[in-house]
Amino acid sequence: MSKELQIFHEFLQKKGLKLTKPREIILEEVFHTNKHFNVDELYDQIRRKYENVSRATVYRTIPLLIEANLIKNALRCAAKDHYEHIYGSSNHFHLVCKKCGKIIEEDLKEVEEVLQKYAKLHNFKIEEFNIGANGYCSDCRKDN
Amino acid sequence: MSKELQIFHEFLQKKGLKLTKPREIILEEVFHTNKHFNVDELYDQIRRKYENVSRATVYRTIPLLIEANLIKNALRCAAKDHYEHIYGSSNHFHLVCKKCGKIIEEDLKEVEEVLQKYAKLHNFKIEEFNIGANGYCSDCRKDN
DNA sequence: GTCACTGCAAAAAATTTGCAGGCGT
DNA sequence: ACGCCTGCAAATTTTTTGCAGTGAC
Repeated sequence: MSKELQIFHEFLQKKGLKLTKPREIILEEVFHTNKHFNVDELYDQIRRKYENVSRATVYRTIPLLIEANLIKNALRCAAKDHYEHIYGSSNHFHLVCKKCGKIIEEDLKEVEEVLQKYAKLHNFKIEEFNIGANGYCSDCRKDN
Repeated sequence: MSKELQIFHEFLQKKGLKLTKPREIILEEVFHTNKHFNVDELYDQIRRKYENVSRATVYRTIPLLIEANLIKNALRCAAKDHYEHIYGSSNHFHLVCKKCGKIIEEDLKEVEEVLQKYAKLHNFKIEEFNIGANGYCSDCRKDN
């Protein structure tokens, strides 16, 4: 029994839920790849090997895996459905206030250098990168 | 005429496209907020002020704004439809290969320190942050 | 045996497309 | 005037839900 399955099993038990075959299959496939995935891709991948896991079950299992802390929304997604306007030059990263939405821009250079340093270690060629943080700006911190 | 509108206008001209009223309205609303948005939110916001911009037009304008480099997919989105499994500890950032999907994990500490340094300058309290890069891993660079 | 879970199909929501007229250049 | 653009409504695609039978505990 893989470590992930163990974690999932425990999580389900704690919530009075059951470890079923479809859930096992889904978990296994999730951990079988290192790529980001969406429901469609995951479903296809499962369908290539097994017959009987429905899309609905995949949709229903994903929130459980998130709650169990086994998967999360992809970090560097091309967030298909969220956008932000580009603000001044692109050589900045953003500190976005969760309360008032204010965006503070700061210089990217130093952060980028660190990133590139690590990329170089792996002979990895960075084409794009994103850096950003959410939290509370000085004004909104007072209110919390 | 705002700077953004100017950029958009130029972009459209260069492509033989036209600056129409709906496109102007959409652009204006995009830059009217600092928050991330999705089509629905943008559409509602427009509808609160104007009568005649259809959802379809919003959907059709967004790719243009992206191509014009005026908006981009949100940095820190909760990518509603992309997931990744959680891999070892979370104190890593990822270098994701665009070709083979391989994920290289690297230590976050140094990057985080830089981020925190800038946050401190603004008395900003970071609650969450994401860092990641796409590009080509050493294996896949050979093929390009 | 109980109650959560499943697949299926239908429903709802989100996105894309075709079309006939309207409008920027 | 030309041809891109628009709104609308229909089509498609994506996600959620209801239900009756099935299976984990």
